[in-house]
Amino acid sequence: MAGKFDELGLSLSLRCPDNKIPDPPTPNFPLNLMRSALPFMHHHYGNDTLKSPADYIAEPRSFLRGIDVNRPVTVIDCEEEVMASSPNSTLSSLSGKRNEREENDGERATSSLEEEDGGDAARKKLRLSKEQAAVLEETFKEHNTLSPKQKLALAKELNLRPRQVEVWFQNRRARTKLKQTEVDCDYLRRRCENLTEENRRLHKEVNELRALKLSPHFYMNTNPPTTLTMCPQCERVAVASSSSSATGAGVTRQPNPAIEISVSKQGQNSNRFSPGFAI
DNA sequence: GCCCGCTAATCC
DNA sequence: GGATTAGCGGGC
Repeated sequence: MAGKFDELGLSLSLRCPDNKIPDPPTPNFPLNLMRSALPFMHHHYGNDTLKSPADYIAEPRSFLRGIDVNRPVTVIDCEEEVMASSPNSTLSSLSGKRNEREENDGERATSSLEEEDGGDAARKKLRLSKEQAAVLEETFKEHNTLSPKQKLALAKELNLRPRQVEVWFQNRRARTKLKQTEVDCDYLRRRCENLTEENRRLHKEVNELRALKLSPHFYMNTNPPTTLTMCPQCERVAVASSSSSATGAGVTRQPNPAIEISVSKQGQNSNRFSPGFAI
């Protein structure tokens, strides 16, 4: 009995004073999640190790580390090309939006339907080849933004319009951001669940402690046993100190809960004192 | 001029 | 139905 009391009291003293809430059941979970997102975060926010644009211009193959883009790259001046076929210059309606799939379509790894019918081929949505996508992805891993010169060099290397490279990077950043948002959302949701559970547990503990406080047992440890003495013959309690007694005189009085415990131990009495018993 | 958010169109 | 490509408009 007293052991249980002490255990509860210990629990109270450990948890409540510093208002500490235990860690969620899976404390490493957020870190793991964030680690998984770190590459994105790094590319998005971190200090990248950008080479100078001149490096890419002088050495465009540096984009293609370890990736075989063994395609018959036609030497096209991408800048001139894109100026001549700028989508913004030709699009004015939704229906005509896809009619500008032009010149270098044959170079892309799109469906073979593209080459079959000239009229509908322009309406087919372009898909970058695996090689192109891989190179773009590799470049994105290095830095998620491109300088104009880098964009031109990459476009030339991949035989794409600079606008396509630009759009690809924009969309890639959007995907990264979306993924990061999902990770953050998932983490916050789990965190909320953990905190809710912890809150529920703490409320339960508080209620248990309140109920315990209402019990006479609560006063056992709070009342020094040396302040009261009891006659072993008459079982009358004498107040040794100058404690204020509502019953007056201090000759005999209602027993203190501390005494009650000892009596109960003898099996002679049971708990029968009101909770509001004054200390 | 570039980027972002939103959106449509298209592919798979 | 999700993923991808790209246009459009607004913000900086």
